[in-house]
Amino acid sequence: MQKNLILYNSLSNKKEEFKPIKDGKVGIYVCGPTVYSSSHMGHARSAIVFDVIVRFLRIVGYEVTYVKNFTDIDDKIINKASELGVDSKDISEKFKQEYIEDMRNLGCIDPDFQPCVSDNIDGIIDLISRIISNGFAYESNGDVYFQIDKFKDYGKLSNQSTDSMLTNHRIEFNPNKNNDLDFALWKKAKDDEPGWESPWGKGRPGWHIECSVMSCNHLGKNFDIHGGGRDLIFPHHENEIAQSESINDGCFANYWLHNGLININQEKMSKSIGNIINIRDALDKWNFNLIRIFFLSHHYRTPVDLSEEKLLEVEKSVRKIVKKINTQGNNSGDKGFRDLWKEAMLDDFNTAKAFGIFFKYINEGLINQSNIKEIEEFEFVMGIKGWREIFINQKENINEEMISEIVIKRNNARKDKNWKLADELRSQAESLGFILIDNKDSTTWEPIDQ
RNA sequence: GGCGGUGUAGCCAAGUGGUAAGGCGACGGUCUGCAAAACCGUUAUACCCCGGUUCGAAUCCGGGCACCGCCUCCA
Repeated sequence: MQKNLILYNSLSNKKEEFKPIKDGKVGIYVCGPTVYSSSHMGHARSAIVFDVIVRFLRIVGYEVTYVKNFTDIDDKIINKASELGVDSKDISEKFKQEYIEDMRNLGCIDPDFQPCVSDNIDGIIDLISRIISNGFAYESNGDVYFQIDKFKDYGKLSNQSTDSMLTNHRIEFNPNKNNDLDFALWKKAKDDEPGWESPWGKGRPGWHIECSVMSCNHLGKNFDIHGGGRDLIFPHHENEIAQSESINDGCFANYWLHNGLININQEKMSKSIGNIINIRDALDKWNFNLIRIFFLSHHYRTPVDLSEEKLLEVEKSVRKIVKKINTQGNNSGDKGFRDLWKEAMLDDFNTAKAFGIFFKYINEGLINQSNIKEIEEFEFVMGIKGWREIFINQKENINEEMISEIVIKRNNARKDKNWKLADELRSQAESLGFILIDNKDSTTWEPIDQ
């Protein structure tokens, strides 16, 4: 069946056939977090999406190098540190470790490389120097700016013309800049700020430059896929392109993939609204498999509305499907499943369609324990693990003696056809948090779903 | 204002030229003393609106409308 991989390239705004630079190999760079606070569900979605993309690329035979950076030097980190009166390194280190843990708890495979800005200062200084000597940047009062009017392709990713950008009133006037749209490659450090010595004095890298350096370090100056959230298209990715291509003869990443953002109860998730959901809080409440299935039931490019209700829906449908897989017999397996879901994935990583196919095949009894290998392959790509056992072993913390007492009493009442008492005992059980199930010749019980 | 995206059943969501996947919910039935679960069945002549192309369009083209995002830090 092996069809070609098609993906939507933000650079052309079209679906394109994927052609790797080197046969059988894929280099992918995904923008990681700025580590100044706990990571949230937006990070989770992006991480899960690219995790599945990498897993899928591997399973169809590509040798993938997956790089995700940490931006551990940034104004927000510095501000947070000074607010708390601690070293900015303490902040970045703490949240970096948290992020790594969160990602693992979400079932994401570690990227092959997770470089930090602070380990790449020399490379950054070197790159900036080369951009300056190529005539695309200038030093001004200890800052270094990229001169966007020197780069004729500026705006090609976000489809913005520089003229229209200049009419934007939100750009702040900065006397050090030649042009309001120029952006910082290097920022002069104030006395109390962390900084590194450079040809332009003590300072720190601007945002954007680190990704140009670190992607090139691990993947080369021209690599296959660059990913990140939609919100990074401008200015971050636009500026990365400008920096990198200004010294690399117009070559950088070939395909740009952007995942959609999330809303919470129909509202944008943002600090000002105060509706940010941290990954840790979500994981306290929901099994990571449910979170993954929720996100993967949507196409990665569309915005997603996250709510308690939606997660509950996922839980219900998963509960049913799990029961089916675990109880259904050994029907003859249907080999169509593997080809169908992979075909869906080959078309711009359509996980939503793949899950639709998965549910359908299970519901129709076409895959079950006898096709466990096929199920496991699907599970591996989607990164869902142990989800078939989520709903087992929930019987702890329940007083079994009390329950069997109620069951015995009720069964006696039923024998006497005392339905009123039997019903009372049933509601008594329910108020204690479990439900009685009358089978042919026995009564069992289960905890009531929360 | 510029750029991009989205608009498919009560809700969520696939579907980019061949006659509407899947999930949740709802309804009817089987089973049950009653339930629960399970199973069977029903649930969009129809894809924001108006034109056009085509034998044929949710899918392509033109024109509207609505919502959202980005354009300042953001996954």
